[in-house]
Amino acid sequence: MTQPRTFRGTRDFLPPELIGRRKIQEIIELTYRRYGFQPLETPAIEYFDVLTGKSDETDKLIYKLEHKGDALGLRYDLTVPLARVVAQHKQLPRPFKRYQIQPVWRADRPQPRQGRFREFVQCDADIIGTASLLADAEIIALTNEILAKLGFEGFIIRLSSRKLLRGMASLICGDEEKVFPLCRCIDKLDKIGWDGVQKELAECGFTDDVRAKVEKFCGLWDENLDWSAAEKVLQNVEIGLEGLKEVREVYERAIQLGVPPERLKPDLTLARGLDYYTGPIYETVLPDKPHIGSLSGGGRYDGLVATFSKENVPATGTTLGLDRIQTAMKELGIFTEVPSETDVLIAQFDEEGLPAVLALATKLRKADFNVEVWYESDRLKKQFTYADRQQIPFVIILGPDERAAGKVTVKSLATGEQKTIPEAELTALLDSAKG
RNA sequence: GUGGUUGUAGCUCAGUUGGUUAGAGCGUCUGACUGUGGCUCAGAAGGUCGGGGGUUCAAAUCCCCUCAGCCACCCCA
Repeated sequence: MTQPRTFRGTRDFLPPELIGRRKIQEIIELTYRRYGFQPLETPAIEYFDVLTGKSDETDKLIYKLEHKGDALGLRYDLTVPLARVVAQHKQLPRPFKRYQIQPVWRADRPQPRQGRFREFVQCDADIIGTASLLADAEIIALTNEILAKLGFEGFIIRLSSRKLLRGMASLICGDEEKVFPLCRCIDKLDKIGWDGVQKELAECGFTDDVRAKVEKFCGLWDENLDWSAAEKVLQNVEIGLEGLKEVREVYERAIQLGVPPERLKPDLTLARGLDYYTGPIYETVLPDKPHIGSLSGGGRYDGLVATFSKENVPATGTTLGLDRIQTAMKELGIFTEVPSETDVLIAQFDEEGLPAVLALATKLRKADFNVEVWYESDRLKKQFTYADRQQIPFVIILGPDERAAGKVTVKSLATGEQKTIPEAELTALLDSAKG
């Protein structure tokens, strides 16, 4: 006998959970389409060299496969495969706006409470082929719209720019490349406060002078950003000014696209993200649920396609973490489990009635109802109990009495109301309840 | 990758200083109730007490090893 079990960090989705999960996915997909994105799917398995080389950290987390001499791997995200697709299929339009909702795999340690798994679904929307910051703003507007539609209230979209962070590193340390260790420390501000950040900075070997400047510089971004003060500080650092300008433009365009200002926060302490980001970066967090990581994360990655092609193609986009979103919704009590999507159960009263029952089922299915037929002539109690447990709203009985009268009996399990009506009136009744 | 913690029925958990045949609630199934769900009552099925080894007359309980889950960090969706 084989032990039934699933691999660590992977899960089965039973119907009540999956139905609710799919409703989230539908809202995401619908919104992507509203903004003019087209669907794309790519293989789970890619050549290993396609997946690697984008970031040292992530390379370690790629599931490596080997088959008959081919070096392969499971995709780690959807952005790298997109870059590959764009480099490979030159006939794609520009701008190319694609969405992609598929699982990805990462070999890190799972933590369900944080919405973190080894197999999880990413919902990506990316815009390839324009350097316009309007594209970045659109991505932010779309993220806001989806999360609002899903019922989230306290989320914050943090906005920064890799260029700005580089400028800060240059200004403070005199070395642009210090941006990564510097940001990693600052990024923890929300969790550990300034005392903690100072300690981290010291551990990373930053001098007292640098540490004082960091705190002062980040202070400019407290609450309401003072753009002109920030500009003044950065006056001799070109890349920083450029970054500041792009953050400002993305911010203003996003507001024009309807993002509430309280939801969008320019934030220098945002440092996360893959190494391939080059311009504006953004992520969504729930300040009330700090243990759940970011719900979404994205940014501009103008250099990535060039790793597959001579062409240098500007690109920006985001990913929504379906599993993070679901985890957060569960914790906030706004995730609904649904045991069944069946609209109506047709009971089996007696075998003689089966021809009429089956004909009715076929008719209702053609009228777009989800219909189940009970398989045995069991006691009605059993059939009703099943419908009740599965939250099927209607049970239809077509017994000898109904057949003799040329009618059907339909009971609403929600209200308990029961009527015996001509079959012709049935679809109207079911429709009215379906809303 | 680092540190911590917990493993008893499908799920959530009791189980006394080691002591007969390991319990409950929920869920599943059956019946009370042969044309009607939710409530109630009665009953049934379901357990290598994570696995292996040790101590003991006796281990779910004590010791060792191991595996798995979970939590925090790291990193991220």
